[in-house]
Amino acid sequence: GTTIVAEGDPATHFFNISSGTARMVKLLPDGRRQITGFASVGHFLGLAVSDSYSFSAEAIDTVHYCRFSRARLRELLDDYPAMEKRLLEVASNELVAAQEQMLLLGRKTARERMASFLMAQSRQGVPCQQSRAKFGLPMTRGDIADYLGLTIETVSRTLTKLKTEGYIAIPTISEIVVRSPEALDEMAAGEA
Amino acid sequence: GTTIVAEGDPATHFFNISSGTARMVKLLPDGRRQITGFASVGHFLGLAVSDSYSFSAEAIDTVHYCRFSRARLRELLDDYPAMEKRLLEVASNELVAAQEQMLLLGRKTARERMASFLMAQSRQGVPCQQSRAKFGLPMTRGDIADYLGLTIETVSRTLTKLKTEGYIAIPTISEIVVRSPEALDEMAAGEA
DNA sequence: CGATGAATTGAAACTTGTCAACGGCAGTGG
DNA sequence: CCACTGCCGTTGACAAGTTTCAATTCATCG
Repeated sequence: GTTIVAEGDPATHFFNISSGTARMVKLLPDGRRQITGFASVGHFLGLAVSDSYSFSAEAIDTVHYCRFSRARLRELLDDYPAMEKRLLEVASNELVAAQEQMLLLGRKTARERMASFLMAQSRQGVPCQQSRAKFGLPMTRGDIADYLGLTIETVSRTLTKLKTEGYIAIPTISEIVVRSPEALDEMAAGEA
Repeated sequence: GTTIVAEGDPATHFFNISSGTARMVKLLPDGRRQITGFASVGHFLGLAVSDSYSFSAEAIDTVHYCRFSRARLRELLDDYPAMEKRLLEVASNELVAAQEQMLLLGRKTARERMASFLMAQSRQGVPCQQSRAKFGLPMTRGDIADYLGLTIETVSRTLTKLKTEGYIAIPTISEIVVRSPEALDEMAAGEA
């Protein structure tokens, strides 16, 4: 739950997560919260070009990371041009993900958002296998809600509904078993 | 209204807008539409690393652009390392904008979304002056709605309300005059 | 085993969406 | 030159999905 970087702070450093998961958070003055993404192993944080961070990053479990100063990053980029290529690649991929998330937030129903989220999580960190049915959710319902632009209650109700309909099972509060990945994929795409 | 690139098409080219404005569009199978951004002079299109475009780009007025093949882009990047730096900068800025838009789509009310949009537009292309009160909207109400995650009707109603409350004036259908920029900025930030 | 925070569930309220009608403007063709 | 046609925008009434508020249950941890 500790803060790694805070929105508005001078952007002095640059991070690479080596273990655990962090949430990237943007806040409105009255406390409304939007989580723009979750960063786990390998993720880069603090790409912002401007003087200050445009979002906060907070640990949701035990997080280990590498920290570089911006000056050091500049050196690295000058010495290893491939690094720059890699960063551009990373940024482009994040941009694609961000656009996908805009579609979700702007146009999908609560049900479709949950299905999208669950299927994305189920594929998370499973590069070779098709997709393992069971997986853990490191974040709370509140985090999921703020990521999907919903309330805790709607997240809870939607999960319950998907469970009673047989699409998923919820063995423990932080574990999900996907029973019909195909159906959920269709649901996520807005075809059902 | 012509399509510059189509979502899903093989990403063979890379674009730089030289005049006019295009909308970047993502679609759901049933026709629901999300506009992830508007690209005008100087904007780069087609940064995607993957094989195919992740969104469509469509002209909303007369658009001129430069087109490079991906191979040519690679050559350019190899010959001019500064180009890579510049692209990374551009991508980072777009990422920040995308996160801001996620906050808007996930957590702001219709009124706050309209205020955010209007103030962003009013600052668009006015680098030196504080911010000119009057500006044109090149896009239709439908485009605004799909950009803000609302319906045409809600956009129309919200604009009318802001007008009757004296925050803005609407001399013609595609022109806006901001009467209280400070109030609208607060509204956009969610402080009112 | 009690305490605290998280998650679930229910009922009511509200913002926004849906459906429908109307008005305005532009381009077309008689 | 003017009616016709079609698209875009506005406005109204109603419906609906999601939020809000409140109460209860569950899990974790000292």
